[in-house]
Amino acid sequence: MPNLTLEEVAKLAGVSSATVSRVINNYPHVRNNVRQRVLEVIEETGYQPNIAARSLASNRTNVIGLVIPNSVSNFFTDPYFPRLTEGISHTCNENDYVLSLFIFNSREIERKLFPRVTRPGLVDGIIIQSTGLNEEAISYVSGGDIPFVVAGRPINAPGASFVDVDNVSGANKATTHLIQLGRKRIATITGALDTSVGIDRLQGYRQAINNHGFEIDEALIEEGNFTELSSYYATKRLITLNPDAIFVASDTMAVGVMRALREENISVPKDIALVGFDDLPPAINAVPALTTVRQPIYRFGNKLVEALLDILKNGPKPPRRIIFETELVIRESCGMRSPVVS
Amino acid sequence: MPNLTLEEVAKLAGVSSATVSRVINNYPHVRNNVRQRVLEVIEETGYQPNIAARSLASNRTNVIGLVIPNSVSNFFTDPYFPRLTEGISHTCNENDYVLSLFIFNSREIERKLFPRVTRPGLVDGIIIQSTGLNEEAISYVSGGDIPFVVAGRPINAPGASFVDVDNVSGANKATTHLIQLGRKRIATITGALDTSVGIDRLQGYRQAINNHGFEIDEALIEEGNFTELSSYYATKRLITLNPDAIFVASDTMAVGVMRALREENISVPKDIALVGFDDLPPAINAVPALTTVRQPIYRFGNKLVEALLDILKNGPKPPRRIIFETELVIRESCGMRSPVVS
DNA sequence: ATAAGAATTGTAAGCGCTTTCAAAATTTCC
DNA sequence: GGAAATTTTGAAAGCGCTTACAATTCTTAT
Repeated sequence: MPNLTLEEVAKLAGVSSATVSRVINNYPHVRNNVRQRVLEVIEETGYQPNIAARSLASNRTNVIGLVIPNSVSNFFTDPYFPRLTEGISHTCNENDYVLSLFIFNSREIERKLFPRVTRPGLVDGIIIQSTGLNEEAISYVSGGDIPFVVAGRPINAPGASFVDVDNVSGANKATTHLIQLGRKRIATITGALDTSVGIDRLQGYRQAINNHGFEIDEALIEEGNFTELSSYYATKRLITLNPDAIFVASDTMAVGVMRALREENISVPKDIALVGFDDLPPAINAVPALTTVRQPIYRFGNKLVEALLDILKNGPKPPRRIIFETELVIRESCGMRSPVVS
Repeated sequence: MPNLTLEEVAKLAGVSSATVSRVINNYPHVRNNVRQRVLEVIEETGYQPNIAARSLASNRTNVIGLVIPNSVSNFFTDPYFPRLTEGISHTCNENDYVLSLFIFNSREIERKLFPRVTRPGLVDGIIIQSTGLNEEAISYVSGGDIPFVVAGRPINAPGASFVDVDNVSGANKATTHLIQLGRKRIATITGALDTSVGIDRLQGYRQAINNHGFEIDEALIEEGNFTELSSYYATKRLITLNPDAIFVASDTMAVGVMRALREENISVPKDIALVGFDDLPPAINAVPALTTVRQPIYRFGNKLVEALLDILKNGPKPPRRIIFETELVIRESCGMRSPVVS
């Protein structure tokens, strides 16, 4: 069966193509028996509307673009992103939108290809991952007239809509927990400090220590970059300072910490208590199981899409700012519960 | 600056819209100074062609769809897929194609949404992940007239083009290596046995053992499903049988094996030698580092796109069958080299 | 110079839909 | 029963591009 056109379906149903269009798009003002007749023809013929033609005529594509700037180097290595993508994709599906993926692996490719993302007739709106400091990628869209939402609070994009989690409070919870367990020399391994996530989680750490009347020992703050390797080396450096606890800014990095500690025969949580951030499989499957700060990644993805669709419908003003709360998940690595295994 | 149209650009450049179209699409037969003039106007005005209009007129969308059927349950948990996606996305970028992602999280959603993927004017071709046995998802496209390539050898789709790695030979290499190291009771934890990957890797294991004149002990074959948890439990069952080596059908599962063994205080590789499959970060970062079979996942992604573009250009016949070789990467977990750390 | 041939450009007909506007059919109300 | 109000339908004009095909301009060879 060849691809029919609206016209042909209309002819078969004995109506005009306008009516068929109305039926397909669920418009009111079509008599019931007419609607039925048209639906039957569509059913019989397996007619599928041409998406390009629809986009051209209606000036909507029903496509959402997910843009990952080149500076997001851990998109393919951190399990955070698959989970996020899952949430995004699912919500797109539910709302009959198609998700297009624009991943820029290098600055040159980004420079060259970004303008194409905003070509008319390609996507209705964009979800763009926040990157940090200058947010170069966001600058490509923030001037234009294509609606967008940022995943994570952008550092340098005042009027932008975004979805984020309360990283400060999350990190605060984690650190406070370690303090309450009586740990005295609490170190932290930060995320990349040119990102809002990295900055906020460090701030939460500082806040917790200050709030409890302790001094911050800057030597106990090691900068990581969200990769497993960065925290591995950071840990090797840290252990010379005899910390008795570490708050790590992501679960992925916590795995690196554990590896380093295991190599040095330092016991978790006996010698060093550990708290991570994210609550992803690496945390749950670690030995000992990782105490961590849970953020609702999947719902984060949902919300990104919902916020964007809201903007598509009701305009970009005022900017949407959605912030999720976090939750401390206590497992074994903080020493509150004893490990179930030797 | 509002979005111009071809017509307006043409007027500004003092030519017809056909000429502008030719310039944009790099057609020959445009005088050099005319081409220059048009390019200048485009540069000045920031004109971007409307993609929907182009698709409608040219009957090509320059979009490739990546379809993940609902039965691929580990898309969001196995680091294999991000790597694959990276290869696919990159090659799309290079060829000026846009990548759209269709992830079906449930059978109902798949049933409902799959027909939409094949709507005319949406994508030019499809990459679809092989799932196993009945390959229900593939059946949706194999009848139609939309070109597609399968990622992984499909079990029940005779004429289909696909890209795969030689899993049989890879598993054979892994197992043979264990045999050559003198291991006698070599167990295996398989992938899901309703997938070609799972089946092939098991077959490679059998082949290796047979080729060396040993008997296969069916009790030493445990079925997993590519998840970390499945291999964790499989290992718990296996250790009662005192194996001295395990070939695990994926690195992700190897992590589960290691966790189980650590809990039981069984030493790798002293007590049990371990070889995985994939060569992904979990393998490299494990303690001890995992010996594994490397497959070129990123290039696998490249090739999927290239094969599809080839089909788009030259037609689907004959079916493309591309099979990558694998490579054994020897690290510490097989006991050939001593671990670098205690 | 001039005709034939080649290269370049323009004209205009779609591509398959949505959507406005007006016409036709139906319902409502007195 | 008929005018008015309302609902339903159709005609037709685009949406912004590509692409035959025809028309024009430029080369080249005589």
